[in-house]
Amino acid sequence: MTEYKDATMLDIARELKVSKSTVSRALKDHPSIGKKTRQAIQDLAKKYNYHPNNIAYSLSKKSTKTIGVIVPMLSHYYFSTVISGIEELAYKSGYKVIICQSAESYEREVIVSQALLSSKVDGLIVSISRETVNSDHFKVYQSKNVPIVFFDRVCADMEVSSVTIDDYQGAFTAVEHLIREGRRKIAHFAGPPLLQITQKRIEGYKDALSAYGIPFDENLLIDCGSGLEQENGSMAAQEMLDRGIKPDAIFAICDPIAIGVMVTLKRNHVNIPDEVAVVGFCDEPIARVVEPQLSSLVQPAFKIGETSIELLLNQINGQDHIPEKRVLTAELQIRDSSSSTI
Amino acid sequence: MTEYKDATMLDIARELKVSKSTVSRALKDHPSIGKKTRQAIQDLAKKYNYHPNNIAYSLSKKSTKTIGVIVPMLSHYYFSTVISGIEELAYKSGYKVIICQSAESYEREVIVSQALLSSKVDGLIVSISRETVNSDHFKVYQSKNVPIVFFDRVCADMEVSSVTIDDYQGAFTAVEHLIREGRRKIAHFAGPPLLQITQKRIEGYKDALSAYGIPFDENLLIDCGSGLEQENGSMAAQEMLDRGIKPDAIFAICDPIAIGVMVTLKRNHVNIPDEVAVVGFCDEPIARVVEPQLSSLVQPAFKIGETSIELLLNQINGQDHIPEKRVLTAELQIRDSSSSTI
DNA sequence: TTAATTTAAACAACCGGTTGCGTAAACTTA
DNA sequence: TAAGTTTACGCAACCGGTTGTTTAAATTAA
Repeated sequence: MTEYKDATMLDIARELKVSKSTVSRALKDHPSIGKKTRQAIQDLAKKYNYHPNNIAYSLSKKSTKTIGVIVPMLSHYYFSTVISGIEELAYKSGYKVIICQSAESYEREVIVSQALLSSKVDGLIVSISRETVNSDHFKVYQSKNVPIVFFDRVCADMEVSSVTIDDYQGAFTAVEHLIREGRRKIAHFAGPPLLQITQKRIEGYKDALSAYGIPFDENLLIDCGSGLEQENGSMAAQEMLDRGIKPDAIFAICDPIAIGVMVTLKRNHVNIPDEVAVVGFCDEPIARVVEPQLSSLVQPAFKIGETSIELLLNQINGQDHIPEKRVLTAELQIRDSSSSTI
Repeated sequence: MTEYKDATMLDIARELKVSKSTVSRALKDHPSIGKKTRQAIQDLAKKYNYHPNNIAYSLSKKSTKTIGVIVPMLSHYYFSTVISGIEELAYKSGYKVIICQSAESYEREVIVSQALLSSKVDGLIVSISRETVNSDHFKVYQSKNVPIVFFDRVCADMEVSSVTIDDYQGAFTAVEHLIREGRRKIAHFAGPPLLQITQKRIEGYKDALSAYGIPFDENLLIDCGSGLEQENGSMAAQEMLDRGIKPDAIFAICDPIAIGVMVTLKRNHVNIPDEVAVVGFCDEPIARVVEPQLSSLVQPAFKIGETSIELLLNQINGQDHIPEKRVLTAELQIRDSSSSTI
């Protein structure tokens, strides 16, 4: 309990009057080491509570057995679930995971991606911040041959592997569902314009409308500003009502926005779903807690994490040389907020 | 874009026909390097897009400038907020943060704590899993003089720094509030028995009752099993109702449990707060989303994170030699679930 | 019994930085 | 101009592992 210094291979070697390399090999059961020598070394290692120094290992092997993950926000259920998926498979494969937040800031994203690069991660999994337009900080990884996998939010101008869900299809499904429920005046609360998901979901929204012969109305495409939080939804909804716009259904880019919308609607005594049906995206836990319970598109977050690390490991192990793009589908979970009782 | 190998100091040294040590010093503006030499070296470093190898740095300096964090679950708003607090101050001080989940598993906790030790973190911040009773895996840190700070959930048998909130006081406050609202038959939905917070909150609950002359009723102390999730609360509440027990107020160990309770009550047509008032603990975002909005004790999560890293850095920098225990207070946020309209 | 082969372990370079110490050249000072 | 200081940089060891190559001893074959 009071050994202030870690035992090293050299310590063991000296005590047993063998060489450092012999210790190294003995500890990994290398066949060229004699049985008694090996045993003696392993015994002493136990006794000294020897633990290999990962730093030294990494330096000599030029591999840290570590993969970096950058997400915008840890405090979103979606992202933390993706991370759980990543960790699961990473640990099984002997990899550690370093998790960083960009806090939705481009500047911070650049800093952490450089830090991870300096820390010599063997690979990187990223969902970019909503501010990010420039991808130079990720291109450095490519130039150094460190594989990257993007999930959910990708850099459009890079040729890399990615795991996304089919935003277009998800949005289309949601809107189609609303139409089939008899809604005609369907508004879409959209996200930050820079994000691909914003655009894809808008497309799905528009196409679903036109597929059912409903003309697109500019006024029903609501911009929620740069945030994806509840307040953004609340404010945008209030603004909409103030402008005298009253749809009979709302498809929101994400659950927090949807909930903000619901709060505002209820505050204005608009009945959900009778007067206005609401559908969100992501199926966060709160979706089952609000009243009425929120219909939402289930993103297979854990699966997205697993798939991301799978693609990454394939690249690290040199199996994939060309980027692979996996697209998973989001399934609609219908709850009370959109199943009309009319 | 196609340099497959990182430029090293040696590369720069060779090209400029100087020594490696000169490059090392020049890059950090060491005064003993001439102005022109320094400039030439720095210019070439830019040109080659040189980035120092952190691994090598760590090996020679015997410090990774990295601190490890182990939390039970990333997907809890509370924990991810604590982490944000930790990161904030850590980055400012030039430290990186490695985040790991124990997934509430003792076994996993041991594994990750050993991995972090092998990775030579300069310090560790932990909130233990609810299964953890043995703390040998943390004692190894002490034997190697790697400082540890516990937050929220601590190992009772270790002499280390910790940051906790005053669970006793929080529970007392909550129950006192309920009593002042005119409630007398107050139930407590308790957490996993092994956790200190479970015990402290039970104490606060009991003492508040007796402070107001209300006898403690064994039947009103409800065990929610080993989980802290919504379902645990739901099931325990249903069981309670089935046993014919009907309190007029419920203080739950945490918000998810409280919400589970609310769901069950509503399903059984019990009005909240008229028939039963409910108070939770943690003030997670969902507290403002359920209906009625849930009263809860606000844990200053971000502040807890900041305080934890502050204590840790003090120890790393050798300012603190004796463990320091900081106790923050939780403030009661009163909402509709407990403000009686009777 | 000696040469050929196998076995067990040592040697030493390497990974990419940091740093104490030594030293030649340039500059002061006497 | 010789001696004393600075200035600017090189040398080499070190951090703690990994690994290709040698070498000495033990074993086998001839």
